[in-house]
Amino acid sequence: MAIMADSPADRVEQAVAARLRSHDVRFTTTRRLVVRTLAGARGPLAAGELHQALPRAVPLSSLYRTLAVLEESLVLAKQHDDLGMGRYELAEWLTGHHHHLVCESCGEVRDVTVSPETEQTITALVSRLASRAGYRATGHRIDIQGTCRACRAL
Amino acid sequence: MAIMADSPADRVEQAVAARLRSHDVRFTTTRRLVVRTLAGARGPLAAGELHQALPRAVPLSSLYRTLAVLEESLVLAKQHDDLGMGRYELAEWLTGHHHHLVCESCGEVRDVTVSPETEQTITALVSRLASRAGYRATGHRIDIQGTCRACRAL
DNA sequence: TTCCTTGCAAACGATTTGCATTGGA
DNA sequence: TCCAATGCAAATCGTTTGCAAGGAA
Repeated sequence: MAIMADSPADRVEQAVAARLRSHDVRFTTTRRLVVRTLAGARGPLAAGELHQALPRAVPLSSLYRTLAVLEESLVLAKQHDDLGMGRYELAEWLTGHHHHLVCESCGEVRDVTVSPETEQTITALVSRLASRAGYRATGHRIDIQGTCRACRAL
Repeated sequence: MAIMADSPADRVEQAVAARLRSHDVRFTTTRRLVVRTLAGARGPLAAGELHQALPRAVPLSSLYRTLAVLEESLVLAKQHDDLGMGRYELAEWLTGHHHHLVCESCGEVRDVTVSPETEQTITALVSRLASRAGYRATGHRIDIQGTCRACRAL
């Protein structure tokens, strides 16, 4: 039997495993399931959504603890959506830099990537704006509000 | 005594008064104080900050109700910061379109405006990205993360 | 054994709401 | 007068934490 090529999800999982190992944090079953689920998602998930999406039941308190551990290990990044709910996604060193598309009708949040050239333009703009106000820019976040196709079809 | 020229804050207050009138919503003292305070702020304020900043004590529950009324009347816009706390600011039809600078050290959020030309470039980019994913863009939000001068001096 | 991780239940903090009271057009 | 606005206290909801039990090294 031939050796299988790594799927992107596999590569993510291996990278996470390495990172956790080097931080002396165990890669338990629940943690692995969370990483896998987020790797398969199209955008950041709220704790409740993740709770639904997991292949096996995990109490919310445990899930939150898992998320906290993975966030501290910089495996996950946490944001808050327009309703103030925490949303979790794989950190950008695992997925690449990207932005979010938010459907104002159903609340879905979806990843979008920008070409490196455009991203560079944005970064330059952002740095300029920041320094003009006495800030040193370290990053940026762009949320595009809109309506998804499904909601428009309703 | 000569008639005083309207200050920007006055103009905002008059515009708000007109809007509330046409929506049959009273412009009470507390509501006026909230609008004035937000008009004088450098960025969106959390309910707690607003509570501190108001010239006279207003119970938090009343403050939240005031904020809800003003938000429904589209006088205020509400966002959530990185910690998930609600932050309120005057709606963009009163202040103009702008973005936010967020100090990752002290949490301060400050308004920044972008030149119309740049803003137009951003809008075009955003529309393109959205439609590529089947979305129709209706707006965008840019948060610039960084460190403010005060925090850098520490 | 010795930590780390789990699950349940209780605690939390921001925000919201029920209800009786107050106040302005 | 009379409905809207207020203040207080209690309820909500997402999230966090204390503590005892279970698991892996």
